[in-house]
Amino acid sequence: MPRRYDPERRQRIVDAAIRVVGAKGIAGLSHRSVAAEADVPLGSTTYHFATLDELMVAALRQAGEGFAEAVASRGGLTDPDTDLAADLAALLGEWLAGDPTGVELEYELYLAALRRPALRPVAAEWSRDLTALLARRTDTVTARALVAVLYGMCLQVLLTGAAYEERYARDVFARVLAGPARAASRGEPAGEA
Amino acid sequence: MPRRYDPERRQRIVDAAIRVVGAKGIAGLSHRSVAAEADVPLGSTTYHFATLDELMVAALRQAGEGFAEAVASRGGLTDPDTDLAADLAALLGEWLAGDPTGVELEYELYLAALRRPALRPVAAEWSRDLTALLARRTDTVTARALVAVLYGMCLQVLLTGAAYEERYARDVFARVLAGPARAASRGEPAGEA
Amino acid sequence: MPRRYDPERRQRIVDAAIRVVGAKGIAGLSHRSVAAEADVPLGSTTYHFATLDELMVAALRQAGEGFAEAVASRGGLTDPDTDLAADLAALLGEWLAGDPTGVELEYELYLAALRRPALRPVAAEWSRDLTALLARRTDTVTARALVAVLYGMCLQVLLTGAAYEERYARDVFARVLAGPARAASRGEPAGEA
Amino acid sequence: MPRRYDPERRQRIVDAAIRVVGAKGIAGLSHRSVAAEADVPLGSTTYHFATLDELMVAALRQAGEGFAEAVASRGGLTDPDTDLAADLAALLGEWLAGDPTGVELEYELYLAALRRPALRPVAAEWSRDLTALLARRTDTVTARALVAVLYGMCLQVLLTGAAYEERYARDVFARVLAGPARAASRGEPAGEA
DNA sequence: AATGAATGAGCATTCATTCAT
DNA sequence: TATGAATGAATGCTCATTCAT
Repeated sequence: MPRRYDPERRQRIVDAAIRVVGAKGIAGLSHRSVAAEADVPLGSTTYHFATLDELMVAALRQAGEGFAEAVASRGGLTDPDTDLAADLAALLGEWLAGDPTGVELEYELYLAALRRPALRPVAAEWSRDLTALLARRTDTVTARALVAVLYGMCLQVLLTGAAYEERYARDVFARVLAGPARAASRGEPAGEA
Repeated sequence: MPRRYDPERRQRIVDAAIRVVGAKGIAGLSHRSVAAEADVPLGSTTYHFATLDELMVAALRQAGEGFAEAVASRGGLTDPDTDLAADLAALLGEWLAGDPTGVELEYELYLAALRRPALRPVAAEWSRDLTALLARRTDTVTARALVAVLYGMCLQVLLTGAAYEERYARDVFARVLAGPARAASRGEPAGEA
Repeated sequence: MPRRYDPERRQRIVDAAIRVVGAKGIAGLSHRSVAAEADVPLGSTTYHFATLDELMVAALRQAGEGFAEAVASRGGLTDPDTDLAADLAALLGEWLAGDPTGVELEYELYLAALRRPALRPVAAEWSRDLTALLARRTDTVTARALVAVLYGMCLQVLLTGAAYEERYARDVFARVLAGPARAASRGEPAGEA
Repeated sequence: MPRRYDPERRQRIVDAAIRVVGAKGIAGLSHRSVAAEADVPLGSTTYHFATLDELMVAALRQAGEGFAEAVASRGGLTDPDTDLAADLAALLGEWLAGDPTGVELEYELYLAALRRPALRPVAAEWSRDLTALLARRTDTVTARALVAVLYGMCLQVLLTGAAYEERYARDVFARVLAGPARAASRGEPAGEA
């Protein structure tokens, strides 16, 4: 077996890892499965990423950059003259409508941080960046709330299999953006469904 | 080795499974680890739960019942004269302040449904029950939004390690309950946290 | 591949482990090498001995029993009317003259206890038993010294490759048995070589 | 990565190897572990020591020199007017009282020669030098016996965890130095320790 | 001369599952 | 009905060694 000169190998391993998580979930991520997917020898994966944690961190970081680009490319999020609630709802819709394995993949990697300390900093950074971006259109507290809503609705769609309704999402984002109602927190129904 | 008469064995296996997930995460759940934790023979776990999926369904169901009880025991949620936003914020605070492995455990089991079809019905049911409960105080759409916010904020706390701020949470719940502002969705800051 | 019913399997694995250590040294002992030598599936070795330490303890214990039998079968050691020094020298000579891999094997297992805590109790017991046996012919202190000399001379032969000289060994044992010379510890040569 | 000019590198690698053996045992010695401990590139260790055997020989030689110095620095061993038995007992006591990992390390390296032919000449030389030194105070046979006793008692202490008793050791050395008792080899107890 | 990259072999261990009892 | 024994597959990881630079 010839020793291949392959300067991109590290990157290709990360790409393969992401494809593996997309196809089989994090539980299916192993040095072996990645090596097979990337068509490199097993030893090559352990050489570039001594532990699976290292590989997962690289994969999560890369997946995060993908999402960040999607967000950045929606000019509306930073343009003060657009409807932020609508923009967020559209963004989420686009993301959820995209390659479903891609969505599950990124979300699964993100959620994996819950029990894998090595991933926490990357996941936290991801959340922080998005919050900071939204904070340019509103205040920090509201931005944080918007992110929470975004994640929560995403979870609902992915877990219950319910269809994503953009109008509903826009409405919820708008409520959060509207700020606290002065006298309406006793639970009265609050508008159109 | 005497055959033990142990009518509670099935239940004890489920309890052990929950402890194992709490201690080592779902990735650490195996017939063996559960058998050791429950102090029953290995064969006993495979006898009562032929596959790990079956065992995880039982564990998730049981964990969900625990949460449902916590919810139900907060009378406020169904009493039309209380401040629902405050009640929800308090509930979340109480849950997050409890045994941290318990919280992570339940959330991890819940999120596992993302990639394990067998768990989806249980997780969906969990979400549906909570929504239905809240719908008794507001409309269905708002209830669903409240649940999304609840999950999203929970995620933020667990993943970023940020401290839970009950006042902030109550404010966000209140905004969602208040309904859409007539003219405020252009992103203007919306008040204190 | 038929599941074999093999009630002696555990014993055969230990036997194989001893042969492996004899042939390749402790460094060559692995679940795999033992499984191959014993002609059992790999999983069978890990089933009966969950860790290599467990297997090594069993092997050391068995090797020790072999040596103990050799010692016990030399009636002279317990018969008060024989020449103990000569008996010990003969025993050592016999042992060293035997299957050389057997000698190295037992010694190597014994010495492995130096760095493997799990083996220490077994090795200590081995030494204690031999000391106790010899103490029946002399006092405890002398018995302990005899054992030290035995081990030390054994080491010399094995490590330097020097031939074993029974006469020399008997002489040294005799000196230890003779007890402290009243005035002879200034280093004067002490008799025939 | 700059090519470092590091004329002491070879020496530093040997030092690191000794530290590794001290910390993790011979089983933990690898090109990688040594490279990490010495803070040099992996390739550097294989460059200076093509095989692990070469590295172990260098380490054993160096460890032996350390012991030889300790011996030489005890003037008493060569001064014909001192109590040789007491000197040996004190030397052994000092050595055993020193850094325990150092003692285990040197002994482990020494014993490794049992199964590694490459180490045998170095170990044999070590033993020969000590014997030659002691032979200046007594005859060759007695010197060899003293060395055997020294090694044997050392082994007893290290393996059984028994405390070292200098008085006992001195007594045994004295017996060996005293030479064969004329009529005392029938096993009668031979005095207090 | 020196070294980063690479790789195939091997390791201890854990595992879900099967099957004879 | 339970369960101890058994087993083949897989895992993360370490390694000595080689080789292109």
